[in-house]
Amino acid sequence: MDSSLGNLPRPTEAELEILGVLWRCDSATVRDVHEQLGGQRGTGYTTTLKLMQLMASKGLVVRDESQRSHVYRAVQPQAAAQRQMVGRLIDQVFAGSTSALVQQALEAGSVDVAELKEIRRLIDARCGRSKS
Amino acid sequence: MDSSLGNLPRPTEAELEILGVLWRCDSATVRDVHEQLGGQRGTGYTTTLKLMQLMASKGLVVRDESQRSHVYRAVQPQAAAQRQMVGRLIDQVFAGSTSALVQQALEAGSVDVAELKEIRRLIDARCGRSKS
DNA sequence: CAAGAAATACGAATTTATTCGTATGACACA
DNA sequence: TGTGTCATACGAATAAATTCGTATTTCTTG
Repeated sequence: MDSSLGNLPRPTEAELEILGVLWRCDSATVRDVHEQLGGQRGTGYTTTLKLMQLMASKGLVVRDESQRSHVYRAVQPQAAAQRQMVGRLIDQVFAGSTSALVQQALEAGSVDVAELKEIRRLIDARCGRSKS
Repeated sequence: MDSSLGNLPRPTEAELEILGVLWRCDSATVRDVHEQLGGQRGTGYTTTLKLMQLMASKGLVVRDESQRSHVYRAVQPQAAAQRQMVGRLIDQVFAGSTSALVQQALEAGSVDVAELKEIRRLIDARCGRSKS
């Protein structure tokens, strides 16, 4: 049990799917998570269980064991985890350039106009909007 | 040898460091790569060699074997690989929301004003700048 | 040509991630 | 209370990523 309060390890791909459910639901049992992952994941119940047990031992989640079905919760808030992961990508893949990231993000998928406006709003909120 | 032209596998972390060098240098020998990685990676020469050989068998790189020191080159251009990876992050971690990605990217590290302006320029180039 | 330097090939150990089967304990209720 | 259901615990198999050592080949140059 690595319960040092320090830095959490980077979630793996499978762990990320589980965290996705926990973030949406705030807290959930293994059964809840497994069912919400549904067919998305072609794996058995005990696989989800084992994964969540490992996540607990890594410190990615905590669980309340007072009930027969343990209730799990993500330790790191979604935004913090997202921030960490996108920061990692910026460093490792974009050599520290946030604008390069944004550029490729815009080209990666189809971004609709509402999204673009929202992004612009975020920029303006940082920039102080008057200057060209 | 998986030389099907189809989709390339996602580069691992160690592979990404090597690709970083290959993208900067266009092409390079194992020795070149190993030295440019320098102390950043505390590993031996044959580790870098093996990694690059595996990358070749996966199709991530090609090599010219006409010289004694083989010359390697990334198959996928940097921008394409970046696009793929940021797209993946948007799907897996940001539930498809590009603006959520940008928001966390802005908060992840310190982004200087020049970067912000560059990002705004990218948005405007997509948006058609007049509308609020 | 012989010896050393340098490059590739490749087997193998280690670690991590993922998966599942089985054992065992809890609970409900007919 | 006996039985079926559902939960956790946990050992173990498999696959992938990373690392290195050693063997073999190739080049250089004295």
